[in-house]
Amino acid sequence: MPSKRTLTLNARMFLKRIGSHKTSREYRNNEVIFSQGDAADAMFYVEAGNVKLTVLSKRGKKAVIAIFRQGDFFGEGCLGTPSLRMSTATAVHLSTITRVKKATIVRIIHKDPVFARLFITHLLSRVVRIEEDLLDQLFNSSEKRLARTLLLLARFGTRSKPHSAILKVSQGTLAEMIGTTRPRVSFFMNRFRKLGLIDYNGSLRVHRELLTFLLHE
Amino acid sequence: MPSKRTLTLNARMFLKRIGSHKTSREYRNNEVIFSQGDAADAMFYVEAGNVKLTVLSKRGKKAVIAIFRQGDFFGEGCLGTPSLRMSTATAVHLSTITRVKKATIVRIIHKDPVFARLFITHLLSRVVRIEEDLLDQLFNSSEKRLARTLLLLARFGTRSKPHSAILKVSQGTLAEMIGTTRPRVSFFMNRFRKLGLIDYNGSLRVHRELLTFLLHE
DNA sequence: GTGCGGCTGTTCAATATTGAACAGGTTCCC
DNA sequence: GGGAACCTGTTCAATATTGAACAGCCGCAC
Repeated sequence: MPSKRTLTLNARMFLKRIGSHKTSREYRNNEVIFSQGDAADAMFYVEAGNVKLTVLSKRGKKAVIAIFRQGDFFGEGCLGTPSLRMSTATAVHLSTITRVKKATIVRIIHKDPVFARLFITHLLSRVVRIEEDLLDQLFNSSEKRLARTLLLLARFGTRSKPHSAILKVSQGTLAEMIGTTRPRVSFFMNRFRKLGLIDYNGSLRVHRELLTFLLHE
Repeated sequence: MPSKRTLTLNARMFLKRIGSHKTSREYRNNEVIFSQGDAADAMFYVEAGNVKLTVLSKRGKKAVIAIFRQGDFFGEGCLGTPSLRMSTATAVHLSTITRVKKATIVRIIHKDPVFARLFITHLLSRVVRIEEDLLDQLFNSSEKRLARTLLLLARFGTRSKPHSAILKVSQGTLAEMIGTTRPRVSFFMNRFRKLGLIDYNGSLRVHRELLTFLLHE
């Protein structure tokens, strides 16, 4: 059942207008939804599960540039000009993904100004989010970035209950999200644990104290 | 006179549809167009000159997150939900800036599906650009980032002639664009000069060799 | 001219970050 | 059960980056 976040309110309107012009499919953990370099001819919606967007650099380094969760849209790049996927989308855990053809979206945008407005609002929120990620890189040390990433994964700063089970992400993946190395993530995770900012016995739990750590100091 | 870049083709269509619902004004060098925290109720277009978008961090660090040039739009954030400026826009050199009220844009989006589509394409290109900047931070060292920034300022990778005079930016500003310190920029600029990748006697000139440096090695 | 402010070149010690390596766990598949 | 593949904790030297500081240079206002 979708949470009550703003995005998801939009998502309902989106889906209502898309109607039956969509297909749905399950993806296993780690199954690829689309790959960097593919032709982009569809958008996607996360019905259940999670999706990560990764980019492979020329020198073989990998970066996670976004994580999408239940109620999120992704793959909007298909509406742009060259329409080649700039990143790879992979299911995290078992996930149900809805697919909407590019032509369908374009048609609705043309016929339905309310949908167009909604879509623009959605894109603006993506711009804001990516800008925040960029600023995080420009301003903060990797320790701070790790703290922020953990808080976002635990859904601090949203209206939904933050103490819920966090998405299980390996330290290696965290390193790729933050832009640092795995040993460094391991080091900071243990520091956070010793300071009582997170709990970490098998499954991860993020405490409110991590937020105050991020803001002050 | 606008260059022949794709963006500018869009810009002409934009302006045609906006028609007379706009105002125009000159800004002196370093004059502020809008400030971080202001209420956002308008979009802007660079008729002549340049604009830089800066963000001030809580700890007083400054970052340049975008530079807009003749033919570019900026300030689209006004169409989003909270409508507070997340950054400060400042004129670089004497600049002529067109202003379009938010209400005007919203009205045209609702009435003109072609405009809506154009606007979405524009936002998508912004997303792509910011994602590229983020990936640059995640993958590359500050030396590589400086090289990329210089090449972009010199308009390599566009159809317009790249050897034209580069936008004059101080090393301090470059440092804020790249996310490093000024001494570091100074150090790399001299290295590039010694390697014959740039020329640098008063005004800056970027050579094609810098591009090969960025790609290989 | 004088002085101020901005820009550049440079140094340097303190700190942060990398990347490779090794060991010990777990899970999962055959 | 064996083993492969993954995950975590940890170490360490090499390297990159910071931030403060000082000096010289220019343009410009008074």
